Amino acid sequence: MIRRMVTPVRVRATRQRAAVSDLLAELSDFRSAQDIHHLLRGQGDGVGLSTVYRTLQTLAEAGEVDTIQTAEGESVYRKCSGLHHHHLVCRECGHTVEVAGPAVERWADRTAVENGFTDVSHTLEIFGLCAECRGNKR
Amino acid sequence: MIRRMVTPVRVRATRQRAAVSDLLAELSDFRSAQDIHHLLRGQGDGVGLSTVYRTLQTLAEAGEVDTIQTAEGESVYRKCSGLHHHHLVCRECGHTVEVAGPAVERWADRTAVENGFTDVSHTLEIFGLCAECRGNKR
DNA sequence: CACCTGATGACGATGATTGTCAAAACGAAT
DNA sequence: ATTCGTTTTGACAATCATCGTCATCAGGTG
Repeated sequence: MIRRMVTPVRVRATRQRAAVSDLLAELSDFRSAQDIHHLLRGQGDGVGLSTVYRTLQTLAEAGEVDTIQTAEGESVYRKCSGLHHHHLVCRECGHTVEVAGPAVERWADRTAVENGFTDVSHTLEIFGLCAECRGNKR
Repeated sequence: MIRRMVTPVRVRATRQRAAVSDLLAELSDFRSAQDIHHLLRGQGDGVGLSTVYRTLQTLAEAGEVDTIQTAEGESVYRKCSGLHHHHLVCRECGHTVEVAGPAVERWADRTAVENGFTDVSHTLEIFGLCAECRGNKR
């Protein structure tokens, strides 16, 4: 028996993945998986919660989205530029600004190496109150 | 009727708090609340899990211990120096080194201010493989 | 069109963390 | 040492985000 030629499909394009990806493209702030699930449901594009989690995880692994954890330990996601960068996040409204700090990267790597560490990575996020939110509190 | 003079007690000294605090003093790595609970139980100082959580939370708020979250979202605690510093943590064994980066602090604050943010704070942790763990993998 | 396989989603399971509340322990004053 | 108001404790239930399961669905390719 002759076996069919197998061309493994890497990632399949589905309505659900497109919906999640499109929604992320419109948002500029970090959102939780549950947020995204509700937003999608709200706009009629029903997507299962499991699927939202899986999709976000896949996108994060592929480097398509960045993920950080809130102070409460909830994971939040955001579509970002592919370059290495960090985030300046408003504690109040979630407004996010990408920031780059080449000097910091170098410092982190150097510090790790000096202490005998290899395979170095780091997390750096800055939190604060954005100008708008401060205004609203006046 | 004359009311007793009330001298509000701030924090009460208990066997449980001492046990958690003493254990943390002996450890040099970040440990989860559940870890600590098991360790205490193992050495005979039974302390309820709820109490361990509450105590760690209290200590963290008081600045007595530092807390960070693992990649899996679990909170881990460690007794640290009071000074502001960051951590270089081994992904494999949890071995931790305190590191200070005054330049990084300044950079973070400056960046935030330049973007109109106030009440700035930041998180910065470096992860890697320590020399010993790398040796074991050879 | 048919088939293979990855993808979906409803639902149950997990696991860390928090809430509840009666009972126990502190500590200040007696 | 005893009393008494308050704080703590701890067993247990309740939450809540996230993951696992698995029968069913649907891209994509031949």
